[in-house]
Amino acid sequence: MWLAGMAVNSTSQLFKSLLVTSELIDGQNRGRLASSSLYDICTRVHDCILKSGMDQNPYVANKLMRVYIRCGKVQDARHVFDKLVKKNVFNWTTMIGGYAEHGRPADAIEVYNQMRQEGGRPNEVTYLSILKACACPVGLKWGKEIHAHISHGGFRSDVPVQTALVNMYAKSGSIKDARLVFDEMAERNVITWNVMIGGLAQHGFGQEAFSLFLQMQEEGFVPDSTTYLSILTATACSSAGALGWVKEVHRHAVKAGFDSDMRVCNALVHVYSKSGSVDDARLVFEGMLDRDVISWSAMIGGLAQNGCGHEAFSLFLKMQREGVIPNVTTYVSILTASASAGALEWVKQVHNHARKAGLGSDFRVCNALVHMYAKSGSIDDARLVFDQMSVRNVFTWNAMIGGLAQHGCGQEAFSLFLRMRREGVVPDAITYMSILNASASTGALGWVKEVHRQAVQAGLDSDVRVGNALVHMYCKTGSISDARLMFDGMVERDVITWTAMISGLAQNECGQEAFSLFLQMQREGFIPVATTYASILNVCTSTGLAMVEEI
DNA sequence: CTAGGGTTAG
Repeated sequence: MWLAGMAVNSTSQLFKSLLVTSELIDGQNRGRLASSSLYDICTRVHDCILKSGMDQNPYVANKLMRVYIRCGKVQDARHVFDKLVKKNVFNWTTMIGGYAEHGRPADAIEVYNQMRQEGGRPNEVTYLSILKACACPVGLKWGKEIHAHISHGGFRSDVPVQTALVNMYAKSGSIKDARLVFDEMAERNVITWNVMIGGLAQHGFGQEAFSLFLQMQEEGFVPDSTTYLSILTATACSSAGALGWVKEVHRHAVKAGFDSDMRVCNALVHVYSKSGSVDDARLVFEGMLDRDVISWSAMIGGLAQNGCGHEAFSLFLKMQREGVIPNVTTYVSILTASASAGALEWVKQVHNHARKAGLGSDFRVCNALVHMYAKSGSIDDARLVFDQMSVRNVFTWNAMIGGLAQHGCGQEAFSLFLRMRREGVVPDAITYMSILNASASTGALGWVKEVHRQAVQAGLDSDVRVGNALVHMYCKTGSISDARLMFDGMVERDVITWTAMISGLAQNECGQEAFSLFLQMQREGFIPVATTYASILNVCTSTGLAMVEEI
């Protein structure tokens, strides 16, 4: 407000106000002012600029655009940009960068193409900005074109530009192209390695990410905290076999002194939990000197998902005693616990906390509550939350329908399934899987056939989870021929598919057929699980000992 | 004078 009251009429004063404004936003003062009041100041300065005719000065216009973009008002920046008759490379780059920052690749590309049409020459910074805009799945087709421009424009040996290319390909889903560009680079820096490692990790190539991590050190590069964060990216490490190299990365991090870096430790807690070693996660967590809400949420989520719901809850209470306020993620994390006896008690308490924190009607929290209440045995509480929700998506419906199915309320699940469709929500594979399970309680073959027909119509019958449920349900409703038809027609089968078919056959007195399928599954490389053996052993007890010996 | 490649929870 102090600025709003200032008399801004001379050119020098105008510059001063603009620079002060932009420094407020760009500099260390960022965050001290609400963005609404920044925007207010910005529009006032803009008015003055217009009055003085300085709006055609590319330098002034650029400063103004930056400030608008930082306020989140890209449209206002575009307005300044469009009014600018003579644009320099800074104006073009700022506009493209503004769209990039706000995740608008199509608009960025539009400006970039306009620039080229009007004879503007992109420089390395322009390419960095446009590549950042294209670093998303929809950006790939444009990113490829820009790659060609860059190669022709003589930026082949520019490390930042080439790194941005690697990043663009990785983020837009074309990890192979990312690797191609990376391998062709004659010169790299730590950021280049981080981008490549992070890209591989995010695509689930944990092993490759790890070997690059070793290779970068052989070539004399020192990993920084970003390297550790990139390699520890959650998705890459969620697979079972990952634990070994997570421990290896951890050892490196300790040796390099990053075991006191909170962000690195947070990532370690998360990754250890994901790879199933909640003990290692706990060790890291307990060794931390500082913990933020992410540390607590990661540990709580890790415990919850690894069957330690009670401990997750007591940690949830402890974090609050230590003055850390849970956020939506904390609530969602704790509420995606695996089911365990006595969970309902603490779920209700978490629900209460959420209500008191004003998150009781948060969409994500409610989804998790419906899911968790159903899982921990209180279908009524699940329904209560479900009914009071004003917005529901397919996850909400799935949680409720699946919960009802598991509680043997097939009739109710089915009517909810019909209502979901009336309300225009499109069922996915999980919905069909749940509704098929609901048929178990009614034992009606007619339902299974009807749901099967609809799944075919929706093109979801080729989903292995839906197929498994169909095989299972056909067996359960006694139609072994339909089950076999489904089984034989499946394009993809997993160990659950085989086990469902084998146990269906076993239970329907087709011991011989069950046994030959049991042998066939192993010939095709599937390893039987406990349930598979249990089913096949049932057959053996009824048909004689010859088969048992073979097993 | 101005634009700037990578960054942890779900």
